[in-house]
Amino acid sequence: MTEAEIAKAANGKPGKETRGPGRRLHGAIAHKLGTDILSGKYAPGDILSGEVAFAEELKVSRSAYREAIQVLSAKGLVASRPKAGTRVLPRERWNLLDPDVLGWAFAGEPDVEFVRNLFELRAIVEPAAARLAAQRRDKTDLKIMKEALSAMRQHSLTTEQGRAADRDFHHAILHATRNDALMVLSASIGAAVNWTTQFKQRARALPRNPLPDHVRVYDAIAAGDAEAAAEAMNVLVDLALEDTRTAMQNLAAE
Amino acid sequence: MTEAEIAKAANGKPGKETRGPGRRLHGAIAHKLGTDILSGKYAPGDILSGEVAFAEELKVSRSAYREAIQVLSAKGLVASRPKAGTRVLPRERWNLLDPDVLGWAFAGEPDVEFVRNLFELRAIVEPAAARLAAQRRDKTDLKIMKEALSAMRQHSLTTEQGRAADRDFHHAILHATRNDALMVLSASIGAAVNWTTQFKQRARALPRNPLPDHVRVYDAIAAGDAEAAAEAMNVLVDLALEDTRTAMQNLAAE
DNA sequence: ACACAAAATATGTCGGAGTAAATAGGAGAT
DNA sequence: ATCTCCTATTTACTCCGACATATTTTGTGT
Repeated sequence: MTEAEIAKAANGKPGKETRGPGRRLHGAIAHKLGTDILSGKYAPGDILSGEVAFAEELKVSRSAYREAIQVLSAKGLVASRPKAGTRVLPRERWNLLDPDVLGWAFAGEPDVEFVRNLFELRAIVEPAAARLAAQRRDKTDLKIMKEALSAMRQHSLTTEQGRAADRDFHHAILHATRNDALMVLSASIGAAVNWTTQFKQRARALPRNPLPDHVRVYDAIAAGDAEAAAEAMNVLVDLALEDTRTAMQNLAAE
Repeated sequence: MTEAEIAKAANGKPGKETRGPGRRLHGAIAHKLGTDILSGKYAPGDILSGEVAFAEELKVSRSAYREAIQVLSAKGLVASRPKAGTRVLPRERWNLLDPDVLGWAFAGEPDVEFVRNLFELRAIVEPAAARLAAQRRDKTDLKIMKEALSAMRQHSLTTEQGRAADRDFHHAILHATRNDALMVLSASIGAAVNWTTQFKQRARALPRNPLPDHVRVYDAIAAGDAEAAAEAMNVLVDLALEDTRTAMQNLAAE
């Protein structure tokens, strides 16, 4: 996001975007700084220019700039101390699973290694979640999953609607675990899945039809077969990982 | 935290606490509001008093109050809109794995159900992490684990030093996975473990000596035996969960 | 070379004024 | 009486300028 766009966000920008961190001015600043940090423009240990200087550079008031810094600080990206300035924290302090931070990470060209890590997390969490979901799901959960599946049948994963249905399906599984701590991982996993499908598309490595795998997971959960659900999800995640790996190689070969 | 304490944070409070959200004024406000929200004093859907009114009530400026709200907003606890006010978001929007949010959750009497959920997440993540750690650890990782184990041998889990050593051990395992996404879960799991040991102590259900279980995990990781490491960690987590369950029952029986 | 004190500087806090946005309420038309 | 549109109010959002506070740096003295 350029400085001009930030200044524009201050005025009434009739852009079509309905939500996101770009609506309010301090949110736009946080978005810009967040993406700059995640993209490596500001590296850990770097010290940002002083409040007055940076705020003036961005053509915003010091108040708005400070509120943006508070947001970044709340997500562990930066820390400020009097006289010492505001410095970018080491990467291990970043709340990488924060939805906004993930969004900033995927705003630019995401680090391939980080995507691999997210997939590894997914491969750990989702089969276990499917196991719990098979034990705890109720009719409403199954209904939502069924609707998501039929939506996936209608729209391809190349469309935003299709990807949304995919996210809905996985979210429904996590919801069925009745575990808040697991559910918050939905955003992380959803982001990884969403980006990956777009990625594979760009790499012209159209993925195999993932629907049958999803149906197998659904059937096991609906039947209440915990082990079968975990195993089916395992297969699904492994295949997705494999597809992503080959897509990455294709893209690297260009 | 009372209003007086917030006002005190504005002046030079020579308190011994070296870090934490209580040092700066807006951090103290965020801490107060955060704990109040996590404790249920403000329920999801509730609308906070207006900026001017609430800031005056807390005897702080609107700037400081607003910066605190930005922090809470960044963690998904609240959302503000002109005319509508600032309202507490539904619980599923909260970033429950955020270190600060976890701290606020454990500041009061934590929800038993939430603790159970954190343990469930731990039971999923840690064995898998131990498996990866056994494959990827290097000498430095093993050295840190060994030091943490000897520290656990010296200090009991009833001391803060002992609990710190326990946290260090588990953190070292997650670090050895070389997976950023897994590492950020360290804070969550560490918080749960830390609180649980204190909890069991309060319930006068002194836990069995956890050291042998930890040693078994270490041996398997040092040997590079992935499956044995996962299995040993499985045992460790299961035993901890069992201890916690009985401790909770003891406390509920009072 | 070291210890302590003073100055410099950046963040932190404050109070007030004005702007923009969303809801509530009323005027008008159907 | 119901609905639509407009107006008005309320609230958060932004900006500004000033002062306070904390930390680093510099300087001074021993």
